Amino acid sequence: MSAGRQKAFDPTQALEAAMHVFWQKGFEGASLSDLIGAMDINKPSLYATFGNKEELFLKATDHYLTHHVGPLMARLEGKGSTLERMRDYLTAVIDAQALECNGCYITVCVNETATQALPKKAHAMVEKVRDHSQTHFQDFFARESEGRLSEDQCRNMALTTITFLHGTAAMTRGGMPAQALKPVIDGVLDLMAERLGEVSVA
Amino acid sequence: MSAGRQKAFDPTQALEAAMHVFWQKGFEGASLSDLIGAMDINKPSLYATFGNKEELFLKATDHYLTHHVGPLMARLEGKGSTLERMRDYLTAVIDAQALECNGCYITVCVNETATQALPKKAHAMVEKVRDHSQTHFQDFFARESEGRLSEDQCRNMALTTITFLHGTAAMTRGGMPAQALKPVIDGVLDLMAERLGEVSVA
DNA sequence: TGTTTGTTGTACCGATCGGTACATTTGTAA
DNA sequence: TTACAAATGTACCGATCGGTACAACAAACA
Repeated sequence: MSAGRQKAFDPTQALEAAMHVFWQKGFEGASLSDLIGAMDINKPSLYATFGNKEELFLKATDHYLTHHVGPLMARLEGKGSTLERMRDYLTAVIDAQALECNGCYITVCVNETATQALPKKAHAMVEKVRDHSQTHFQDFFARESEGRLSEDQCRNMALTTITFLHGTAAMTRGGMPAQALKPVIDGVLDLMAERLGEVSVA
Repeated sequence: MSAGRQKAFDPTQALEAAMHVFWQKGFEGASLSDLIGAMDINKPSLYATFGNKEELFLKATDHYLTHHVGPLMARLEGKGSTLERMRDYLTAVIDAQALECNGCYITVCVNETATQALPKKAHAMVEKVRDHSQTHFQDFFARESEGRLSEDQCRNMALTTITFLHGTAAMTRGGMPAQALKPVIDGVLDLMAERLGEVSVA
């Protein structure tokens, strides 16, 4: 146990709270006042524990990847056919997007890169995460198709998946309930079924 | 001719410039400093001509609908099959989204509604525009299918179209070139072909 | 029990935010 | 030519932005 006064808050809980603020408002839109309010700590504690606003954002984004994206991605590796797992995954993602009408954390960040207002390290991290998800899905489709799909086809299916999820993120952020997007999920799954040569599970 | 000194700028050109700033940065992200810089006027001129920031946004959004959305939507009413016109429309929209990596103006605004930072009239206008586009596409598919599609099917095809375009908006805002999204367009058109019972024009 | 180490609250910093007062300049109409 | 109306540039307003100095405080070590 280190000497000195104890923290009066749990850093992981505070990080989770900060993540939700960035999720709703983006990096620029999230003021320190918003952040310390949601984290229920004061400014000096924030700076002592997390550095500055940018470093807090980097840590919050990492927290998001580990504790929110990770469990969702795991659904792609479960049991059932490729399409069944895709349906399970897409449904769960869109439920999460619609939960508080905040869409997708990464979509919010990607959209913000275009403003040129993100600090350097934050900008770089967002681009890295974005590129990683493209690679992840591309590898997924290559693995699932067991060589039946070309690299180009896998790239395009990954592109389609990501484009679709950015789209649902905007829809849910506009207040659309997850239930209303079910038919749209059916559509993209039909498309994947055709590409994968499987029978639709609709 | 009214008495007094002449304006040293063209209000329509200034509005076009303001629109581009909002397009890139959103309402909150666009500072008055950004706006007067791009419009090449000073603050008192801005306030005298357009009211305040919110009213400038309303006018810029209206300008966007009239001068940018309008001509694109007109492509849906041209010659050729439904699918040919859809391909022409989607391609043109995504080219516009990718032109300066700013995505779709409306997508930026819809995403911003979730921050709860938009002033009341701005928020209301964005929701109205969003709802209008849903109705517009739904009517389009009803008209094109000549009764072969149910109201539900038309609603779902409109939802799919809008979701897809919100998605491409995020992709282009992340820097993706329009060319790279062509295969994704092909996918959604395949889907529409199936729904419409037409042969794909791919 | 001191002493040390780290946390907390308060009060502040310069910069920027949206918005405006006011004096000056420029043009039209009488 | 004079009087008036409108647009411009400058300089400012209070509020908030991200960030910090500093003193009061609390817990672990000696």
